[in-house]
Amino acid sequence: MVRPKSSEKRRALLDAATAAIVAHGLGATTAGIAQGAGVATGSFFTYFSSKTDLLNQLYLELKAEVAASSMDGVPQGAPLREQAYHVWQNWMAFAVAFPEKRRALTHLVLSEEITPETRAAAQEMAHDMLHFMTRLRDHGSLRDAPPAFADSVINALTEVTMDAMIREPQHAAQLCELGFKAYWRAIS
Amino acid sequence: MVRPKSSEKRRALLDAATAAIVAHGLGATTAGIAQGAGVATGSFFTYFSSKTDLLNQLYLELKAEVAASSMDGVPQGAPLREQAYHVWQNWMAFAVAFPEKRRALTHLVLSEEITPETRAAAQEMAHDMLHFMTRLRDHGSLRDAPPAFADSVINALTEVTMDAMIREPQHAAQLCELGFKAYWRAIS
Amino acid sequence: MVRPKSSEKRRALLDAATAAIVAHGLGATTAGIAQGAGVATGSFFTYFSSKTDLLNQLYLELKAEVAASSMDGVPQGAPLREQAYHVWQNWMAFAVAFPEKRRALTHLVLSEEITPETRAAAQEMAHDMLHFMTRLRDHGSLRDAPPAFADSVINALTEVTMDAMIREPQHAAQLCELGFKAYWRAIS
Amino acid sequence: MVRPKSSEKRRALLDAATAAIVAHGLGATTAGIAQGAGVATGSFFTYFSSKTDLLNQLYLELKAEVAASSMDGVPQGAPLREQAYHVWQNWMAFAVAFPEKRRALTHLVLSEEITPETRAAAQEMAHDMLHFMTRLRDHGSLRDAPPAFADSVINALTEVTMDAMIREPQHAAQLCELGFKAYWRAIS
DNA sequence: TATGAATGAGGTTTCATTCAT
DNA sequence: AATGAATGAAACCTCATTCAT
Repeated sequence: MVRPKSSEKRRALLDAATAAIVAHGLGATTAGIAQGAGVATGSFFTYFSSKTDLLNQLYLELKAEVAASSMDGVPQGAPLREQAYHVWQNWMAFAVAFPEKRRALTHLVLSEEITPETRAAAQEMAHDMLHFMTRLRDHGSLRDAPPAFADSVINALTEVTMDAMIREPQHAAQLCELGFKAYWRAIS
Repeated sequence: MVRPKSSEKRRALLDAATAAIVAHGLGATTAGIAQGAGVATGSFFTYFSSKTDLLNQLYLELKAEVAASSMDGVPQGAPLREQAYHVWQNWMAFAVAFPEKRRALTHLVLSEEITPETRAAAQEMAHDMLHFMTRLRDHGSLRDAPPAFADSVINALTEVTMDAMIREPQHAAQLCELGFKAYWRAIS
Repeated sequence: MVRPKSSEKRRALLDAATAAIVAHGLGATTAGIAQGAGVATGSFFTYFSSKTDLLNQLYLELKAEVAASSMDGVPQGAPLREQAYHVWQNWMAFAVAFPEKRRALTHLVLSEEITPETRAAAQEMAHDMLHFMTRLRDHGSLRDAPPAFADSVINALTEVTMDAMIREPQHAAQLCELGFKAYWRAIS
Repeated sequence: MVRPKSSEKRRALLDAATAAIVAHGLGATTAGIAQGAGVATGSFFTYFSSKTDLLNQLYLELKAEVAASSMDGVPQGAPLREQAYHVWQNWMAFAVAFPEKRRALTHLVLSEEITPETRAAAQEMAHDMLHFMTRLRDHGSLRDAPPAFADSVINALTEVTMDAMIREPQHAAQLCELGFKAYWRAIS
């Protein structure tokens, strides 16, 4: 009948929001985001009911994207270390390919505007990854640590390596390697 | 030297800002901070030239505080691992004693309002700690990694352990121990 | 004549506008009215050139409806009081049957959006009723009052009685009677 | 110490709001009202927490003012009709002196923004007037009518006469007289 | 110096109206 | 003709900063 709500514009808005958050933090303005997406200020609100809504949806999307890409092509039968290395490389590839998405997520994670419901939904979407993490944890010396602790150790080393790879792209390969080794030692 | 001996109100404002940032992120209002400090809104600006100024000074203060407390009473002659464990415990003690300060710092680190100059000055104030870190790094398998990478690995594991200890105070002692071991393995 | 035979949608929009004005005052939105009428937002503007236009047309319609129904079946030859009572009952019946229309009119009458032209046209449509009013007025003690004053005295008592009947339907008959008596005394 | 919240400005805002409502209905803008009062847009909100708040306070004020002025100097011992005429004249004097206040009230009364609490408070403030009304009602043929009906009959005739007096100031005295007579007949 | 009212730019959101389909 | 997404001008309200007292 008429122009349907173009998912292209939704995408553009989400992408523009990512860029705006990287540039201006969570203070990024709805007008700025709309402009970045090439739409009118009012159109922001035909795709998202409020700025908070956009923030929550973006958070969810980014989390889902990270989770999905991380489990891509993991060799199921292989030794655990090899599987872990594969996941690690997936993470690093994502980080290098979409540095902005990671930066934006860093802000979103800290925001009081992200609801507990959204956070829970994000957990849910990362189901496979979390399952893999559990196996990893149960295999090493963090076996007896509180699960959340082991998870965040893993996560922290990942983040740190990603940051370093983005900061010094010329050493990316070496950092990927070094990072994984430190990571494997830490959780072994 | 540097700061004029800060009046009581300056202190109150800095403390109130810490609390406000934890509660509302960097969107905390100057009026709210002033109220939290028990002073008039206008007085904020007799102690800080702008909100950005307050943010920068707070960042500097918190960084300095962390650095100073971390090197407190380190047994200079002892084996490196023992010294490292001492530093580790200092960190954990600080984190447990002042969880708000850490939370506030997390926000400040991400802010575009913190100038490069401020960040450089913070580095400067952490001189001793950085020197110790260098020794630590050069001793293990991160010897050949870019210095910034090693530092952030160390930092990340520290942060993660602090978080866990604050989240689950009943396991604080165990987590402190487990965290240090993972950390030591990672950088060895 | 005048209006082209109004389509079903025009009717629906007018009715939905009546309901929306009762619910939200003149701030009722065009989109809301369209939704209430079961048509698309854009369709509003194929039937009315603007919101102001709709408001004016609705005003005219409601005024006309009141006027028409009031003169329905008046016994021409009967004594004046009897005729007046008949009119009075017509009014009351209308008010009880369509309370929303009266409420909406209350808002419209006050609106700056209703043009003098529209108001004049409404007068015109109420020709018969006004004529009857004139006879009534000239018969009693308001004979020498400015015509507009007498009219509004009559109108005010009518309105007030309608309101009361709607507010307390269980006393409708008594109120209709009492109201008419007060009214007749006032203009006698 | 400092500039106290000047009640002069509050007054100016309330008065400007009255004028703005007469001119533009309840759609009058906060910026417009502020400008009319000669203050900055932001200052509106140091005196009223929201537009709705202003509307409610204005409603209350105007109602109180009407009520107070109406009972001014009523000859307590005199015959009821004489007392009633005195009240009547007070009303008319108020209406002629402050036509804008009446017009604004007409809008406010219809607004969905005026809370039941505010309406109740207004009733409370009009205590003396309501008591007098009760006596009046109990004296005539509306004795057995629902109280709200009698009140609104009285109110309606008052309003109508006020309107006429404002519309045709040259006949003010005659209209005041005629109106009272119609009124007295209606409630007798 | 301390106070808090005053200021007005700017942020989020609404909504009458237009226009692509 | 019908649809509803697109538009952008306001509207309401917030807040860093200034300034009268």
